[in-house]
Amino acid sequence: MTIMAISLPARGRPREFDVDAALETAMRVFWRQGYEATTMSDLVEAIAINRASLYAAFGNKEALFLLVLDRYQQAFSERPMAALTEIADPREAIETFLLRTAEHLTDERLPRGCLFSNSILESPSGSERISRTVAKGVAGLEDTVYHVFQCGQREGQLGQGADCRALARFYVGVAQGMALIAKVSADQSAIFDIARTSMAAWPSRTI
Amino acid sequence: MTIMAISLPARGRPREFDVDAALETAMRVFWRQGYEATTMSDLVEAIAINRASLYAAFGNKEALFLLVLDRYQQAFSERPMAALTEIADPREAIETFLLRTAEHLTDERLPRGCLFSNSILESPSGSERISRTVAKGVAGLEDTVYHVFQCGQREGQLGQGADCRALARFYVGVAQGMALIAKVSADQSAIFDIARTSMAAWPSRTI
DNA sequence: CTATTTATGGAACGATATGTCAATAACTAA
DNA sequence: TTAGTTATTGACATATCGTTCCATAAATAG
Repeated sequence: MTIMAISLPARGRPREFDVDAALETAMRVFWRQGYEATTMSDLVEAIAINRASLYAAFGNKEALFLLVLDRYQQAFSERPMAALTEIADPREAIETFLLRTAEHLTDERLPRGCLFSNSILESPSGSERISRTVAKGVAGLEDTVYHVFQCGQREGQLGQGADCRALARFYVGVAQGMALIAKVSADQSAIFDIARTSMAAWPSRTI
Repeated sequence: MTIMAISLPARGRPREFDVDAALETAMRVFWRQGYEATTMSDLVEAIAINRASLYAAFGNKEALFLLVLDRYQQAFSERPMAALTEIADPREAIETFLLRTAEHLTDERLPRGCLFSNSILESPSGSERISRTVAKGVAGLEDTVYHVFQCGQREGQLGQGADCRALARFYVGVAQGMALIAKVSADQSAIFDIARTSMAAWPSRTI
């Protein structure tokens, strides 16, 4: 679909709205209100297009949300995740990941919280595909974090006694906790406090 | 209301269902499905009473949910919170709080996650009163945890350099992260891993 | 030009949501 | 018994949900 967007066949009547801008708008509405609480009427109004045009362009609500999840992941989760894959030192990798996550969560230009974390709690009531996509995102994050610890341990930056799985679960849990607090509290310093304080749990190299 | 429940005026036709049992059932349904996703028809079916009886007994959906929140707080948040107020040693208090929270979150007899944490993410779409009640619950928890650190610092179990506010925010964030992970993952050991690992962030007494 | 294809606009669909009504039943007080 | 009060019952009102239909508009292909 993204590949097709480059070519311009332009057969039939051309669209009068920008699909990319519409997706961006839809993402913000879903992000702020949640999947269930967002109605197609909300989206129609926010994007300022006709109802049928929205369906013609994106299929239905579920398909649109899956596109939005994909867009969110590409636009916002890439930068924090890059810290985990590109920074060699594990401690610096995790710390940078947490700080970038905190920056994202406290960005006042964006809706509160993390779209994926927000979606976790309404998973059972939403569609099965959405549940799986969200769960896969969280599981993927844990795997990436685990990999950081495992590599660090293999290369000697972490002690052999360190529990890589527990550490990965912990830092993913911290990130989720930050996302939840960001949703309930407007205080930016609270999010950074959590990120910074969690680094004190870094395992010593005594073992 | 709870006081009135003891007296038995019994004027007019007596109720044919147990109000307390109905509230318990409603709590479980809300807990499992969330506020928005739970319909009054779901509750009517689960409690097995007539629709109008439900409205006559509890008012409307919002009022019922507020009662459910109150019930949840009394029934489940008391035990973890008691660790914070009753255990003198701050480290043992926090650790016990986290472990009791982990036990609660992984209790297979109960719905997944924490009702309050679950409600945080759908707050904006729910009623204003529900949002305030949930936010007040989280803020109250942070205050209680903060008090533990402040007392510990005053009495010398914590160094003067410890940032009590940041520590309180961190451990509340950890608890919220645990609640979110408990919702997405069925693995009980993940929750306890987070609780245990977070205790490694306990401040040293060097300062 | 005509035929074809795609987008738009507005109305409408069926399903389901919360909340209510009027009739009836079951109790107490006098 | 009679009056007053409250609970139950099933149907119903009203609104809104996601989704679709159809006539029309605007483009290309031949």
